Amino acid sequence: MAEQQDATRWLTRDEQAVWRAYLVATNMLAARLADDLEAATGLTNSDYELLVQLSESEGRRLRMTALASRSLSSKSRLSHAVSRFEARGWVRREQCEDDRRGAWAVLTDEGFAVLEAAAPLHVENVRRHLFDPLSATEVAELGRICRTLADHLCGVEGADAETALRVMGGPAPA
Amino acid sequence: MAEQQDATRWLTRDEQAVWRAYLVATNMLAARLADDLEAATGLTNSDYELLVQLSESEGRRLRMTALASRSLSSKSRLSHAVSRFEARGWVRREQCEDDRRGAWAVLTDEGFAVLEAAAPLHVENVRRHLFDPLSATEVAELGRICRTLADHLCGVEGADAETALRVMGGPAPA
DNA sequence: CCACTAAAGTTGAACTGTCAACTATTGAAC
DNA sequence: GTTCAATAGTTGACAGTTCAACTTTAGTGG
Repeated sequence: MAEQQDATRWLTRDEQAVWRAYLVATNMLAARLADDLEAATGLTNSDYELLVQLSESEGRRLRMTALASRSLSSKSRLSHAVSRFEARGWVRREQCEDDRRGAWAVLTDEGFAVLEAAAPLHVENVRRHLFDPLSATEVAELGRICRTLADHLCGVEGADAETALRVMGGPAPA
Repeated sequence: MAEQQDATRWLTRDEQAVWRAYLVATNMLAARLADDLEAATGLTNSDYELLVQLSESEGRRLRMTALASRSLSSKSRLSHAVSRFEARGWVRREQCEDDRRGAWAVLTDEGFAVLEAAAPLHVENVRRHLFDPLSATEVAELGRICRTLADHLCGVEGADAETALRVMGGPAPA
């Protein structure tokens, strides 16, 4: 007990360098993609993510809870976001027949068109800033590493494993 | 021009899988670290980052602009954040002598104590969720990949290269 | 059928970050 | 030395997120 304060497994010099590089790279990539997307289309990252999830779902619709978990979002956050989408005419809510507590978030044609217009640009940016700078080997390695990390995070106590697995095993791309 | 709409270099199936895994892993890791840190110490991720940058700087102080760029933050955001820190007694502002427009953000003893208490837990979590699940080879590979990506992002038109490089070459760990 | 717990979703308040406008000071041109 | 653009930093309004409280409906056990 007395040594507990020194039991911390501090990071080595190399580990610190990796951790810093990880933070810088992931933060800059996220910021860059978000800025470009927003500048070109007015969509935020999370807007885009929500529209993608809806567009890939059967009937371009999803229950609120399902959409929330697939987009790693809280119910509250989603509810507010869908309200904003409704105001812009991109999504409409529909009463769920089976479960009268439930609501569908339905992507409108207009919403789909917005996503369709944004997608090429966003994909191009992902390619340019993530895939182009890396060799095929590195891409494969990165994929393996990320899957390992995600699996580990899902398995850890406190994580919402069900949510995360649903995300991982989400619908196949169009 | 007519084919421009098809000139988009869409992602292959494998690339999509890597991209999804990347998003899930990075988002889950960030969320997990932020939640744990906040639950245990009441600090947000960006709170922690600011305190770390101050603690590692000479005299535990930094000019506002320098602190903003090292923490990948805007001046405005930083100004608000420092005001909140001041209210909690963790940081104080000091007038800069050389440049009377300028202000120092100075970490107080109380602020340093907060960071000192939080650091072991946070480092332990970084180790547990990032380093432990990976082999030494994978860690090295991840480091190389992140440095490549960060370098690339710094060199691209539109990026704030100066800011990012300063971050990369930031002060050596204590 | 009744009670009770859980789940689906919404809402409003508080908080954080962003944006544009603003003040004050510096450095440079002339 | 005056003018002017650039830099340092702050501020207030606004937008998105979180949190806790709430309503409504489902399921479950007696």
